[in-house]
Order: sequence, then C-alpha cells, then structure tokens
Amino acid sequence: MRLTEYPVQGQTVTIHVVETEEDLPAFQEFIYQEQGLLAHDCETTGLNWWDASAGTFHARLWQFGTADESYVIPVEKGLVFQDAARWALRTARRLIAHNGTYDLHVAEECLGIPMEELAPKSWDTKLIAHLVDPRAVKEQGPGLKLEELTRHYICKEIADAVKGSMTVIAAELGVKKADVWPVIPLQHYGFNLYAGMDPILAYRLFKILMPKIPARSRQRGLVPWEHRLAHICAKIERTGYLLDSKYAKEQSEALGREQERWEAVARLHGVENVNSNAQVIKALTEQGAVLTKKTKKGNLSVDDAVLTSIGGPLVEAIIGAKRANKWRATWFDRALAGQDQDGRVHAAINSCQAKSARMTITGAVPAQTLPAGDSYVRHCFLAEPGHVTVSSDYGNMELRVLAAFSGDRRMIGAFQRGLDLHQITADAAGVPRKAGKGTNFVATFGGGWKAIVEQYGVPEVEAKKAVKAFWQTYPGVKRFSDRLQREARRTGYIYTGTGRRIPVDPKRIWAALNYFIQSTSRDITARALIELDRAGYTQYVRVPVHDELVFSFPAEQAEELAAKTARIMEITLKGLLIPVDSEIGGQSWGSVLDLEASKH
DNA sequence: ACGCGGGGCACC
DNA sequence: AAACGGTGCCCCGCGT
Repeated sequence: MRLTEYPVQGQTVTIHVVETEEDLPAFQEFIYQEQGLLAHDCETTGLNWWDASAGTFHARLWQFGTADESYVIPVEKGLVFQDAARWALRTARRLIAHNGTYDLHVAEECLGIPMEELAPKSWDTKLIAHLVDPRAVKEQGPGLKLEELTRHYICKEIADAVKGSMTVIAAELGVKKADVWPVIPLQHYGFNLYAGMDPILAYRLFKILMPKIPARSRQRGLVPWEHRLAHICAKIERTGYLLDSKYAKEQSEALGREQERWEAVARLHGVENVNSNAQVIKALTEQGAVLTKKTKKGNLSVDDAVLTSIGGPLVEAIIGAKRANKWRATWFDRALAGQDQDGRVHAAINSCQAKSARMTITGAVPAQTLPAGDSYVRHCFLAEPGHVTVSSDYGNMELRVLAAFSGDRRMIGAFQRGLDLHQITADAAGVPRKAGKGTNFVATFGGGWKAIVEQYGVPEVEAKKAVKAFWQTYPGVKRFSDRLQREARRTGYIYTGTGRRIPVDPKRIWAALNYFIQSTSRDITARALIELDRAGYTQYVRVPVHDELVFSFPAEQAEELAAKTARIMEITLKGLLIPVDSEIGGQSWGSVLDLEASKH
C-alpha cells in the first residue's frame, strides 16, 4: 500500500494506493466503515465502454472515497482486485459519482454488475450541481464538469492541479493527451494521485451541493426524478441504435468523391483550402466581389447567404466542397467510427445538460442535429430486423406550454378549438400567415421584428405590425412574461413549471420567458420517458429529440404500441392537452421522413 | 502539440 | 419600446 497525503481546504486527505492482495483487507475495512455513503470513480483505457466485450476497452483503476480518504484499486491487475471493487460497489448502501452514468456503464461491462442494481442507490453530483446552478463557465456559472465544480465550490489550486496533471503525465510519457489513458503505467504516482482525488472531490461536492438545492426543487421531487431519468437514458444508451453501415460507407465515399471534385474546381480559381475564410475572402475580392456583411466580431462574413448572393463557379465549388466535407465527417464517418461489434452505435445522452436542463445527445448519433429536411442521413439508423421505426412528437409543445402557463384565454381557446394559431396572429396584424408563424416562434425566444425579418424573410413593415399585434392579441402572455421578468429582476432567478430554478442574466432579462417555456417543455418529454419506463417501454426507445421520441417497434404490433405509447406521452396541463402524433415508418428512421414527404 | 475562440452550420 | 432562446461539431488560425 502506498499512502499519499494531499492538502484540501486546509485539511489533509489521504490516498491509499492498493498494490498487492495484502493491501485489500485494509480497503475492505474502509468499505465496511463507510458503506453508508461512498463516492467512487473509475479510470479506463478510453471512453468507448461498448467495446469492452471486443477486448479493446477495459477498466484500469477503481477508486472509492469519502471527504478525506480514498482507496485506489488496480482492477486491471486481475480478478482479485476486480472482485474487491465489485464487492465494494455492491456493499455500499449509497454511491456518489460525478457523471455516474459513465461509471454505471463501465461497472456493467467490465465488472458484470447490471446498472439496474447500482442505479437506484446512486447519486450524481453533475445532476445535483445542475439543480443548484445550471450555468456553464462561459456565462459566469460554475460549470458542470468535476474540475469546474471543484474550482467553483472547493478551491482553484486543486482544480488546476487535477486539470494539469494528465497534461504533465502525457508530456512526460511523450504521448498526446488523448492517448495517455491506455498507456500510462498502472502504478504511476501522478496517475494514482489524480485518480484518488476524484472520489474525494465528488464526495465533498455532494456535501456542499445538497444543501444548496433550491427548496422548491427539492419539494417538487426533482432530485430523485432527475436520477431516475438519467438511469433511463443510460439504458437507452446501452441499447444503442442499429447502423446501416453499408449505406453509411457508400454515402461517405460518395461525399468524399464529391468533395474532391469541388475542391479541384476551387483550386482552379485560386482557393487551396475552401475551409479557410481568409482565402475565400481574398479570392472573391480579387474577382471583384464587394463584401459588406460583418460577423458578430466585426470581420467580413462569407456565410452561405453572402456566397449565394455572389454566385458563380468558385462560390458553387466552395459551398459544394464545404458541405460534402462537413456532412461526410459529421454524420457518416462519425457514425461509422462509433460502431460496436454488433454494428450498433451508442449516443451519449446527457440527460440534464443545457441551462434549461434540455438534454444534449452527442457522439455517434447526434440525434438533435441530424438534417431534418431530408431523409438522407437518417436512413443510416435502423429499427431492429422485423421492427419498424415510429416517431412520436408533441404538437406545438412550446406554444401550448406558453398558453397553459400564461393562462391567456385567446391562445388557450385557439388550441382547444383546433384553430390555426399562426393564422390568428397573422389576421390580428393583417399580415400573411408566414409572418404570423414567425412572430409566434420569435416571440417565445424574446426576439423582435428584426429576428422575424432575418429568420423568416418577412418584410420589415409586416414584421413590425405582427410583433405589435402579438402582444396585444395575447395579453395573458404579456402579463406572464412581465411577471417572470419582475421575478428575475428581483431575485435573479425564475422557477419553471416543475419547480426548477434558472438564473437569468439581468442584461438579457427578456430571456426569462424562453427559459420557462424551454425548460418546462423539456420536463414534459422527460416525464414521458419516465412514464414509458414505468410501463416497460424503454427497450423500444432509440433516441429522444426535444419534443420527439423515436422508437423501434415489432412491425406487427407497431400500430398498437405507437398508440399506447402516444397516450402515455400525452399530458394535460392546466386543462390544455399537449397532443402527440405518431408516424409509423419502415425499417430506417429516414423512411418516416419519406412517408411524411409523400403525404404532401 | 494542444487549447481555445471565432465562423459557420446542423437542429428544436 | 425593444430585446434571438437553447445546443454540438468541424474547421481555421493563433497563442502558449
């Protein structure tokens, strides 16, 4: 056993590094003592937990700790150490981890503990931190990463040391930082120190953050609710999504050829690198184009709108090459790179991530950013053999949430009678429906007439009229927005419909309404996932996409299951239904879009 | 070599 | 009175 002492907040913490079997009794004694509440963490060879069965991923260290003591177990060394870690995880009555979803996957894949066993007794400091303050570091918030939270709530020096330690080790070993995890010697001093600190920090954060959870959030039950949701998302991650790798490869190659063709054309016109805006600006200026549009930082802009307005063969080549490259790399190559042994891909579903608590879905299935207009990319993702894809989405979710919580009679009445809200707004202003629709959406963002002009291509006169009409037509919405802004000005926060507290920047006070709408809407989808899980449907869920759930259902029961799950998803808020519409497609996700397109 | 900000673009 | 809300990722260019 190797002992290292380290100063934290004026106290000394002790890290015990287990080296041999003889060290294990002391570890077991520690677990017996502290089994009521234990923090844990693991270090692995990479991040692709789904590759464990392929032998290209494994756990190296497993760490357990309290506020001032931790044990580092070298599980890579052999079964006896794995047994010890497994026993400790099973013995603990409550577990704390930071971003514990990951550790649950690793415990399942590498130690054989079903996540269903650990999840009910697990607490995640990332979720708790989000309930306390969801802001990212770049908006002056604490952030959500362990290192960021350590910096904000514990101390800067330790955060810097932890962040810097792996960089130092990588330099020392002469490898890139990203490649250090599988090659660093198991007994490396700095590695064990870094690893041993993590559960200590997580434990301390747990103690610091729990009392800071807003009373209303706690009373409304958000703490267990978010944990339950995170576990459901972990199960969806585990299931993964079947990839049509043949199709993905074909499309990737076709896009690669297209990219090369366009790049050759661009070179003929003097642009070596189409992704270099500096080169593009230089070449276009030399051609005589006059660039006027500026970026946010005041540089010359060469975005799609600018390029399209100039036109010509060079512009065509630049747009074509950039698009082909981005689509190939972002959608097809990313999916192909993430395949497991069974040809499935596993998204990372960050169940509570954005300021509004919206999920983000990253990795091999970036579900929230897949092109929605055509089915080209979504054809990659397949329901199981013999299954079909079903997409169920909420209709007008955000506007209905606004109507329900604002209590605006006219907006509620329009939805209840099945009227066209966009037309109502348009008629009130005497403008085309397009301007009315744009206004309805932009108003919920806190936007003004300029946004409607830019986003919807509506003439300035119409946009101005429509915005004015919106606030006059829906006075309840105005009162609701004003009330939220007053609350935000007075306290710095708003509370959502589910009791979640969201900070509002006083310099952007108009955002209060959108935070309420966006976050409350997110919680409606989250509630659907929880209710579907209770009813046993999680196995069929492939991805959540804000106001939509994508399912893989056995073909012969698809209609029945689609109907049953849609009824579970639906909810009535203050008397107003948030309806769900299900589309039953073929095997691929893309086929649902094709079906919708053919209807129109 | 790496991190990061900026630009651009994919989405709800 | 008006106010564009929330993301992730690819790429470049620059600073360390």
